[in-house]
Amino acid sequence: MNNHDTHVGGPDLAALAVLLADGTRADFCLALLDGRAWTATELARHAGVAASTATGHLNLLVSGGLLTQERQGRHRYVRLADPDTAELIEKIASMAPRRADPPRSLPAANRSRALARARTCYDHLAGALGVAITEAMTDRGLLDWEQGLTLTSDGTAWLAELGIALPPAARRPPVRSCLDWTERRPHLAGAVGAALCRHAFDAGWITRIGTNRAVALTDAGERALKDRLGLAVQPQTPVS
Amino acid sequence: MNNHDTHVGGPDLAALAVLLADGTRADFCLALLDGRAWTATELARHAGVAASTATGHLNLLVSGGLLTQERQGRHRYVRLADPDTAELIEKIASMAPRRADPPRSLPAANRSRALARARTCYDHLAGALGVAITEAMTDRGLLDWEQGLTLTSDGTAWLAELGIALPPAARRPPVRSCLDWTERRPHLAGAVGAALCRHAFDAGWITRIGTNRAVALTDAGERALKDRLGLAVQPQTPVS
DNA sequence: GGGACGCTTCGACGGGGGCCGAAGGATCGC
DNA sequence: GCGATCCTTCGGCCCCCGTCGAAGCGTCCC
Repeated sequence: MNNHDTHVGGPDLAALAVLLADGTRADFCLALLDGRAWTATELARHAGVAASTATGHLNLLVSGGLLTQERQGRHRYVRLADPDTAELIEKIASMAPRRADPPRSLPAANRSRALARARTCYDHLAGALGVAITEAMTDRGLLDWEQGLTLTSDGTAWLAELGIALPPAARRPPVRSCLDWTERRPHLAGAVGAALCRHAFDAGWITRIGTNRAVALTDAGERALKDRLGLAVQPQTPVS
Repeated sequence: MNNHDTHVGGPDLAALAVLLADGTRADFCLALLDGRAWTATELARHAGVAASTATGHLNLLVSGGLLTQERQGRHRYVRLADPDTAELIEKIASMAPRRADPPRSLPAANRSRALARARTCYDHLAGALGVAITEAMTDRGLLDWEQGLTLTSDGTAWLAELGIALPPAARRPPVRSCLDWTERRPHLAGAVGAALCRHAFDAGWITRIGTNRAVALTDAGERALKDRLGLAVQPQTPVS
């Protein structure tokens, strides 16, 4: 065993890291980054392990505080515990090495391309679309990167036009930058990023593709982005 | 083994987390958060493991990109690879559960109290002193927490008075908040936090206690904080 | 009620990884 | 040169942990 000669009450780094140090549990967390609740079976199939194995992992993650669960009948729904946890996973993911995975199957490759185009990252938009929106907002002076990332007064007004009120100052920063792992450029996260993403769903700008994190830009979304941000992007037909 | 059904080239979360998922390696990283280079033997003694064990861990951490090393004669110096890595470790540490360690020895407890008063956290100031400075800067309008943490124009001027120039906008944010694990309140990090800490050492406001992360406020430092920030704190005699 | 489904518990298996001490190479100081 | 110091390699030990399938329990639906 280990002889931990650390300060009294110091943070137990390893206890938290162990939870993410297993490939299957990491897969779970990455999947849950879409911000939705998954059932145990869905996660098991996603990661390619037996249901009993998934149960064990979920017990660890829940008791470790990374996940919260909700029982509904015979289903066990789990989701990331809070935005802080999502940020933690995003941060680690952004610094982790890339997986050298052989392309598996055609549908997997397709889904992967869809993911690269547009997806949710916990509760905000990512992928090429997320990055494009973030850069368009920057070009229009809605975001300021001079000194960390901040929302300008123009940005606040722009959000208000959309009917998005700036959430009251909470522990969570209103705007935050999140490094995109396909684009390698930052996209908008934080409370505003989440609100914007929610609005995009509500207003029908984007729709989910299948049950995963990938989303498709609708015609309405394409028009809205052109009108609101002068952003020209191709809508995607939400097949596959 | 594991059947990872993830997207091609996705982040290998587990590969990074594994590095921090061992108590000894976590101890190393926490110790290296003081921003200085440690020798392999120092770290081994700090964590209470054999030198050969430390060698193995350091090999993993270095090849994993978390640490960089430098050989000088028979010494192997290691330090955290970059500020990004330090932020990663800070982030995990801030969310990790506290260690329920029985207080070991009197000197350890003393050092622990000294650590709680004032210490370095990677390259900036932490502990009660770090938090007090951060809050005094906020009170004086040098920092703004309204919308994330930002440096005000008054803050820029105040730094200039000290001879600290705002570093050019780089990937690293100028100001960042870092949750203090003893105070449970945020202190100033980021490039400005680092510059301020460096200035505090250079100007003789603070000195190291022993070889660890703890620092002591000098008489000169006490006067400077009173003059510059109207902050009343007790200097500490750097014994122990 | 009966069957399908989702989840959990249990036992068994296998492998990986952390630990140490001994021995040896490299470097420094005298 | 000679001992002391720092580090590394190697072998051996042992425990932990991830995996599965079988069996069982609860829930849902027909």
